[in-house]
Amino acid sequence: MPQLKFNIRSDRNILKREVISQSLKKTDLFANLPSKELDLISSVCCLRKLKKNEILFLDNDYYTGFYCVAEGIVKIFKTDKEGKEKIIHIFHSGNTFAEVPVFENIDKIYNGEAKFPANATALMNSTKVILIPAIEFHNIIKQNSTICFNLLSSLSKRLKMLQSQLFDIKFQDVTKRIANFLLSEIENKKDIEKIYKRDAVNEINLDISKIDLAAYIGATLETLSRTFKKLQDSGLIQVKGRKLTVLDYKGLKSILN
Amino acid sequence: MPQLKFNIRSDRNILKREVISQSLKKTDLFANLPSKELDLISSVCCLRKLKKNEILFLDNDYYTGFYCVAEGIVKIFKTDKEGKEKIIHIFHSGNTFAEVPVFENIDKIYNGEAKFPANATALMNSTKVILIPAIEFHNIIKQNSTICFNLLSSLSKRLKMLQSQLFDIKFQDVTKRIANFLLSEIENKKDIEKIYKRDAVNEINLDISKIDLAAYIGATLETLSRTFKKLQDSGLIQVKGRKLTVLDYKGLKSILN
DNA sequence: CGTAACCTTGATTAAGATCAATTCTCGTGG
DNA sequence: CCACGAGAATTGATCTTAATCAAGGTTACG
Repeated sequence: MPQLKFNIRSDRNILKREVISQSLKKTDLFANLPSKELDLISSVCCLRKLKKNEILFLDNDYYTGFYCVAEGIVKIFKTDKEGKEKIIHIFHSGNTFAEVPVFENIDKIYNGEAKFPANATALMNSTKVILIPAIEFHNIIKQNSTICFNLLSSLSKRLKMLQSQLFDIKFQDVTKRIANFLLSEIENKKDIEKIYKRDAVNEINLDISKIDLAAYIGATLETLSRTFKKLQDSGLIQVKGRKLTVLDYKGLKSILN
Repeated sequence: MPQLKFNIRSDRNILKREVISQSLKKTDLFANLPSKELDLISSVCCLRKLKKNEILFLDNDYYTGFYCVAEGIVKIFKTDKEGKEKIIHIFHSGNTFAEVPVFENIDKIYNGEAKFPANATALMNSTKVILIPAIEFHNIIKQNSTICFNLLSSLSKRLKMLQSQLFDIKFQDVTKRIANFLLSEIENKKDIEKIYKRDAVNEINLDISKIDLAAYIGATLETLSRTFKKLQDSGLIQVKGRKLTVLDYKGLKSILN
């Protein structure tokens, strides 16, 4: 009964595509995109499931397109000549990453010369990512100014974020960077109103290890640990494993300047 | 003779607009833009001349639009609570800056709520900048996908640059950052083929003070000075005032790893 | 030719990295 | 359900890099 088999596959594809378009809708890039365009894009995407520490792509792999995290966490990193890992970024569900090459050198992509600039692995089991193939995507946005505009706005936000990160790392010490991290996590929570998740607004549940957090903040694990202790001793926060509680929001804010 | 006077003004405007469109053409953003669109944009721009250290805008000034450096150098910086200057970026002729707000929060601009995020002053006498007013610009690009695409590619390049800067400052020491700076200056020169300017390809003529260079690299003046000395002593470069000569390109490159 | 800005060099200090030794935690298999 | 082993985290001691402080020297320009 090949007919039946075909139907099952087809259903599965429809389901998959539904997952894809639902996930894409949650990104900056594709939010408020008419569903017609969203479907069009979803139709060319692939979903991939990753185990913890599974490699998504490696530095110098041929670039095929960019990704969206549908579920879980993805870490972008390089390794230096001693094999030490340098974390560049950590992406959560709803983030897109590796978009830059699409706009930067589309010719190279057409010629199959573009490479990924870093490594990517999953930080959690059953991390799901969506591949948005560069060339197909490019063809779609060529004719669609809404997407272009969204892209511009999304890239601008990323640009702004990077600029402030650069400023922080250049001019703020580790304590300030950590305070900043904590405060913006809390702010984020207020925004997204994760309150339904039953954890208080002043609580942060780290979904990454402290090693990764340290690398993300631009410090070593030891320094992070010591700084947490210092902040805890002065009554500003409480650290219990991966649960961080901000006890004194204003006090924490005041150390930023 | 009001008629004559009017003609003079008009001629001056045409001249001005010519300067503007010539300058815009040299930017990433507006390169390879059909002259029709270029003229359209030029028609809404203003040219402004600045003396050395003259302020272009200040942190928290109302945002009106973004700028293009037509001539000279512009410094973007913040000041901390002790009044110390933190240089964020230095822009040369052909660079555009402060574009982010245009795409990021156009509504705020319409409502007159957007602010500049930092200060900007000229670093040279007779620095010329072109203001591209946000709202007019926005109206023009809404209908023009070529410009959108250029913008995307230009922002992507900026994004990539920032990412690599962030990586450098996080993971490379001052010596490596300086080596990197020297090497990419040389590379730039090779690209733009400034050879007609009669200075050898391995020479870099700093157009900014070493204080500003230090800040740009993310170090202090003293450290910069010492590092230059170290590199000079090991025969890799020669420093004579603001003239830097790379004596051993490969050797310099090898210290990057 | 004198003054201010620019740059260099030296001495000291501080932040954070590195190295090293434990302790804690949690998942897995017996 | 316990034990054990690995990875995660803490804590301490030491070292390195680059900032800070301080004092001269150089250059450029009115």
